[in-house]
Amino acid sequence: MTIGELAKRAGVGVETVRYYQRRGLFPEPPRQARGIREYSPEALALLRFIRRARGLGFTLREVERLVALRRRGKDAKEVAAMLAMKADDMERKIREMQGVHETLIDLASRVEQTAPDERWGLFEGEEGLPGAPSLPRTS
Amino acid sequence: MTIGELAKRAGVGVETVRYYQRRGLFPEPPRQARGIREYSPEALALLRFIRRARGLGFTLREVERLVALRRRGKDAKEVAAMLAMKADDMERKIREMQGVHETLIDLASRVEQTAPDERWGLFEGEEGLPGAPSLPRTS
DNA sequence: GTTGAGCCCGTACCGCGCTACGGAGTTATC
DNA sequence: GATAACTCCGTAGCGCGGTACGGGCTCAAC
Repeated sequence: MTIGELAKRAGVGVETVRYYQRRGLFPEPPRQARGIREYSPEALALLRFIRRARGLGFTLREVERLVALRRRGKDAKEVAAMLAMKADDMERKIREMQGVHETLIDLASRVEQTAPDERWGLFEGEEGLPGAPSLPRTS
Repeated sequence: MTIGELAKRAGVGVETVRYYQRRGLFPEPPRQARGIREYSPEALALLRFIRRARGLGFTLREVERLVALRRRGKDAKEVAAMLAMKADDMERKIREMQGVHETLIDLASRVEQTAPDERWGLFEGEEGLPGAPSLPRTS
């Protein structure tokens, strides 16, 4: 399999594969003639695994860890722990967002029923602030 | 008020204020002697408003819009609409994350009860994938 | 008189995960 | 034999929201 085929089958871009390789996340495969990378079906499985882990919210740094665990079998406990930790993270974030969500709904309903003079006074809580913990990435 | 005082009172760094100014999000105030910026209490209120909006999940680009609406009073409808849209965004993201959360919990419980050979086969769903919509920012 | 704090400015850098660019080589198609 | 499609490589750029750096000025305290 060439890099193009691999990428297409895994649903990523060629550049992404090369990027993962540079990061050391994904091993450099053997080369065919003319230096062309030759990928095995196992490489495809690994790449899909990586994308799956990304989809579950793991950062590339964490994925590296998972890949290492995967490579040397065993260690179900560590994997389970990583999954559980990520689940906890996600739960925290979900709760935070639920709080902000409520505030948004509340403000939206009140902003139209408030006199223009006082309108901006509504924005005086402190939901989500200060900076660090609850301004993680707006995206 | 100097920039240092302003920043401290709003709970941000001096560099952040300068940054907002450069972005045009926050107006350049008049200067005192020696080119020192002189901020009014209104400037402080505006800065707090900006941080509040950030805390509610608005991007700086969106905050610019809100600031413009705030400046020329009126337009409660538009503000309400922005709040409602942001609430919807957040609801979507919350739901996505709840799905991923469930999957994580599920995997965590199963990974330890699966034989090493089949363990990695558990990671073959497609939660969160493909790439674009549900790999937004891992952070 | 020198230390320190605070201000000024422009520019560079961070983390994250890609994505794109430019130039060069090879192979298959017309 | 030229056009397109693929590969190779290294390096640069994007979007987001800041954060830091280095050099220079002024002012008050000691």
